[in-house]
Amino acid sequence: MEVENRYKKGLWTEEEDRILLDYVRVHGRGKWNRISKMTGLQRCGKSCRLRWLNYLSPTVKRGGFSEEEEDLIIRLHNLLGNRWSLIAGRVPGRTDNQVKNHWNTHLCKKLGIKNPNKKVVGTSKKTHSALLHRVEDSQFQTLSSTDSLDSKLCHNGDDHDHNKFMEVMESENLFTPGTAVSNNGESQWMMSKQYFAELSPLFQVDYQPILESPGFLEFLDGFPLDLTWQSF
DNA sequence: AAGTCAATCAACCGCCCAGGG
DNA sequence: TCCCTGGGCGGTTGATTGACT
Repeated sequence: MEVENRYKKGLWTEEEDRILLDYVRVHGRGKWNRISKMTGLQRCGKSCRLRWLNYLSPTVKRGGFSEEEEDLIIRLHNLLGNRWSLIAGRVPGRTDNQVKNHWNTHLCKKLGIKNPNKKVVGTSKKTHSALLHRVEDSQFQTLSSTDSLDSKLCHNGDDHDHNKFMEVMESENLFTPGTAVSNNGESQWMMSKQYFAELSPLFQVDYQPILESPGFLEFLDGFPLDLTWQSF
């Protein structure tokens, strides 16, 4: 209780900003919980971190969103759902908080989404794995159309994983026709892999490199705006 | 000018995870 | 193995601001 009352809440003052900036200049980022002890700033570590990341950091871009930024956010949101930090990672200078706020206040209205606060599939822990694989699919979409399905499956060059993957896919009958969701020739594959990902934790991937990989934005350009995660 | 309401967005909350002791 | 701490995330809140009456 005493700890809770020790820290100030609410908007930051210029003086508080100056203290935090000075601290980061001298000690660098991190160890946010030490700031109140070392500087006397009556703010908890979390508050300091957030203030730095969302406002004081020189990499943060202020001002309104451009049309290009909005377009990118919409496409990324279609693909990733409410994964704000990931989306923000692809929008230079913007924080997850900025992107989230802009989505909820402007873009939802623009797109005619009535309940912006409704949780979307892909946000929950349960579907996290599935989301990973949907992003991972993007890598395959950038391959030429002549590539065989087999070579796409063997994406990481690991035959063992590939064999396990094929085993599960076949045993779960995940190649069943009739699950296509768009005219895109690759959509059958996307669906299948999504189902697979729901069922198996076999293929844990770090998707940040995928988001940063060459060709990802090009893939995004070809991703239908109306094809959302929820529609699967 | 004063009051009301809605929009905006900075900040907080609660939860989770990873790493270290 | 357990606990603690730091850091990160998405959802939510609430103070501020501006439009409207």
